[in-house]
Amino acid sequence: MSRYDQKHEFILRTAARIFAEKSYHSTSMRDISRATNVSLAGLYHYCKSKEELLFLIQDNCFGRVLERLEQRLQGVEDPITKLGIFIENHLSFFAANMSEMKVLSHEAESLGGDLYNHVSTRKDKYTQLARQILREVQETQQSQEPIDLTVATYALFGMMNWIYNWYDPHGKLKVSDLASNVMKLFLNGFVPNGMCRGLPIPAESPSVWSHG
Amino acid sequence: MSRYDQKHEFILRTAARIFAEKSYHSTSMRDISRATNVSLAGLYHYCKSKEELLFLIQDNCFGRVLERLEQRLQGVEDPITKLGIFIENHLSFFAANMSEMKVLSHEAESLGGDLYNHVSTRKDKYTQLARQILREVQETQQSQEPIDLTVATYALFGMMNWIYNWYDPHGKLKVSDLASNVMKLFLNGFVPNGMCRGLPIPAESPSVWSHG
DNA sequence: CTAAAATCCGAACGAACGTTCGAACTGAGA
DNA sequence: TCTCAGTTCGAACGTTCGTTCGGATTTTAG
Repeated sequence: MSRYDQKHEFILRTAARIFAEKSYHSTSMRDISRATNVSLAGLYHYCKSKEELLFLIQDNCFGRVLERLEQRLQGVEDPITKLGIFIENHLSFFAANMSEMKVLSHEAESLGGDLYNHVSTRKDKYTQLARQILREVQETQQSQEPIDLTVATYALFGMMNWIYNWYDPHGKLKVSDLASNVMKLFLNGFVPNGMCRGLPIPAESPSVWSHG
Repeated sequence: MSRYDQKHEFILRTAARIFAEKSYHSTSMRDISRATNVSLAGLYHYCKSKEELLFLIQDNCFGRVLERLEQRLQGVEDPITKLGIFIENHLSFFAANMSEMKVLSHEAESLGGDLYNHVSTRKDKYTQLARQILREVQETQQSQEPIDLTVATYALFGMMNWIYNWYDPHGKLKVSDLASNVMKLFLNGFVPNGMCRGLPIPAESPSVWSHG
């Protein structure tokens, strides 16, 4: 790998770290310059704009998750196994690349135009893949009141993508434990022995809540 | 309510809408001025800084969720019922105040200093309350391998707070359906009849993933 | 009507932003 | 040693940012 590519990667990694720390829009090119010890002008030898930095971080990151996932799913038929692989793949990559994945999750709307569309298309495919796996899982079961597939899909992503708000990869809870807990929780619920189906959801007048 | 307070509220609501649309840091006071038809200088008659706007949005919003929750939880003993109330309260408020709640969730780290600490303390209390309810739910059951309480708590918040990324309060899916689906999903899982407990979580070498 | 108080805003401030440019370095091949 | 492409950066550009200030306008109270 050339000297250029090495420095290019180093700048991307550093930028991802700072974007994750203080968000894209409040990070200045001067911040990145300071953290990399590359002069402000020098940065533009390695990228054509600040927005391209964000795009490259998101796109590289997504590409690696997807590539790895496809490898791991090859030849697997059982839907539950597929779901396990999907969850483990997502969470372990997230934990090992917290900054990049936080930037991918949290700065989803910070790109505009074609760059946004490019990442967004990839994200849609990823979402549809998850949804398809969940559909297959659901079809192997027969339930009288199945969970709405859209809710389930986004609830799963919510569970997984929220971890940048609390999870410490170097803490007590290992990634494998995190993944198995999320898998169990999603599949069988917090209280697996389904004793309590009558759910006490009170109806509520929206007028109490909304602004007007 | 005085003329001043009305306009003050109007500015807060408008600011929340724009913060939700294009994020706090890339919203300018000029954007808010344009959207409210209040001159740039005029805005500072109603707030002392842009940061105070963000704080007031977050703090008001949180205060209302908490106040309503405490009312609704009064006298309730059954842990499962408590959990149902908690989830419905959170989701219905979220759906009815999407902008404010998105700002509360997504701009959690955009405040600094005392303002951040103030909101953060409230958030911790809210989290601990959820955790306590989950602990009570868990204690009414006896499971050989209970779900980790921290994972469960943040997974629940992940499910619920992620909705600003996909849920349309005016779409087909009613809030009550959303809430009951989330409740069922969290309690009993995506596949309630617990047939598949042996989870195929493959171990993975971290070195494949991490940057170094 | 008058005066004081509340509300509003045009214009400008200094600071920070993303980006550019031309010149100065550096190291490898001839 | 000389050359030239690749790399680096100080300095500056034009723009936008949050905020302020003095005065104009409107509302309120006596």
